[in-house]
Amino acid sequence: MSGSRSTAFGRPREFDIDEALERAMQVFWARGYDGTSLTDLTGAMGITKSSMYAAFGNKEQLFRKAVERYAEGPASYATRALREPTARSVAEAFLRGGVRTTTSPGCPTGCLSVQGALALTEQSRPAHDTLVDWRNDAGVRLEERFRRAIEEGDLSRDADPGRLARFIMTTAFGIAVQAANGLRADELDEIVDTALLAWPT
Amino acid sequence: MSGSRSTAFGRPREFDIDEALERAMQVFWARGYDGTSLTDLTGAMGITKSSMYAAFGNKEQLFRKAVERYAEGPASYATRALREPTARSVAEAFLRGGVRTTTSPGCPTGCLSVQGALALTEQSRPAHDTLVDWRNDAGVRLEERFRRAIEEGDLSRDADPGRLARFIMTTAFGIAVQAANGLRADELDEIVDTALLAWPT
DNA sequence: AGCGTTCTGGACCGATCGGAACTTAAAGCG
DNA sequence: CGCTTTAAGTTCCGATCGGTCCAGAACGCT
Repeated sequence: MSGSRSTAFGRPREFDIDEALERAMQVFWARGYDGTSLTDLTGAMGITKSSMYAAFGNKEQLFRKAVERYAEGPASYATRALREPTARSVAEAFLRGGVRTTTSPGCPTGCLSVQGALALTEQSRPAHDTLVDWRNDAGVRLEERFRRAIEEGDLSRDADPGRLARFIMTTAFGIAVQAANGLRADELDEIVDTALLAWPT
Repeated sequence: MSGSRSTAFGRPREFDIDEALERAMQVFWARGYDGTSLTDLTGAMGITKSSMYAAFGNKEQLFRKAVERYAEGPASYATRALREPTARSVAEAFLRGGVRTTTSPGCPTGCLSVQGALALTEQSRPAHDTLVDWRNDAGVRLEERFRRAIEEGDLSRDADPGRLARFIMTTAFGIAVQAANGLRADELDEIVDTALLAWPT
C-alpha cells in the first residue's frame, strides 16, 4: 500500500493520484478491461508507464482500484439506496440511481460493473471475477435488506426477498445495457416505473 | 460473396464453412470481439489464417457473419416469439427464449448480442455498432408487434407499445447479464414471472 | 555536502496482435 | 497432358501488447 503514503521519503510524486485513478476509471468504464491498453491508460492519466506501475502495481490492480473508486463514487447510490425506509423505496432509489449514473453527462454511458469485463477471456479473468463478485454482492445486500423489511413489516411475509432482489438487479443490469444502447434518461425512468408495477403490494 | 459458391472451380475447400462459422460464433460469444484473437478463432475453427481470410474476409466481417448465424440460430426465438397470438404471449415467449439461450448447456452463458461488444473501443467500433443496431432493431420489431396487438384488440389502447417494448428488452438484457453472472435457468424464469406481473391487464 | 529513498522519463523486452505475401496442392477443363 | 482457378500452409510484416530496467532527478535526513 505504498501508493497512499503521503509522508514523503524520497522524491515526491508529481501527479495527483486520485485524479489519475479517476481518469483510469473513466477509460475502463468506456472501453472495458480488454479494450483498454496501457497506452490508453497512461495517456488519459497523464503519466508514464513507470509512474503507473510504481503507484498502482499493474493493469489488473489498477482496474481493481478503479472499480473500488467507482463503487464509492458513481455507484455509491447503491449503498445509499439501502438506507431508504421501505423495501419499495429501496428498490426505487436503487433503480433511479442506476439510471442517473448510466446516463450521466460527461461520463461514459452504461455501467462499469456491466461493461467492464462481461465476456471472459484469458487475460481478463481477474477483472471478470472481480465484477462478478461485486454484482452478486450487490444482489445479496439487496436481498438482506428486503429480508429485514419483512421483519420490519413493510414487505409482505409472502414476498421472496431473493427473488425480488434478483428481479431488481436484473432490471438494473438491463438499464445499464439500454443506456449503452443510447436510450435517454427519461426513457429509462419509464422503464423503472414499469418494473415497479411488478412490486408486491 | 465467393464464400458460398459450391460449384467447384479450383481446389475444393477442405473444411465445412458452416461448422467453422459455428465455432467462431461460439468463441465470439464467450470472449467478445476485443477478447478474441485470430489465433483463438482459427484454433477453434480448425483452419489457418489464410483459409479464414479467404473464406470470411477479415476478423470484423467474420464477426458480422457470426452475429447473423447467432440471430438465425440461438437467437431465433426472438423472431419466433413475434408470431405468438397475443402481445402478452409474445413478451413471455421472448423472455423465456432468452432464458433458454443464455443458459443453454454446451454454449457460453449470456448473450452474444450483449457481451459481444458492449464497451466501445477503437478497433471494436464496427462490431459495437453492429450489435447496437441489432439490439435496437429487436426493440423496434417488438414495438411494432405490440402496436399491431392494440389494433387487433388484445392489448389495451392505453398501453404504450414503445414503452412496453423497451421494458421487455431491458428485462431480456438484464437476464443475459444475470446468466453471465451464473444464475440458473429456474432463477431466471422466476425473474420472467416477476417481470410479467408488470404487464398491463 | 552526502546519503538513502522514491519518483520520472525513456529505452527496451519478448510476445502477440491483425493481416499480407508467397509457395504448394488439389480440383475441372481443354 | 498442360492451363486455370481456388484453397492450404508457411513465412513474414509493422505495430502494439503488458511489463521491466536503468539513469537521472528531487526530496528528507544526518
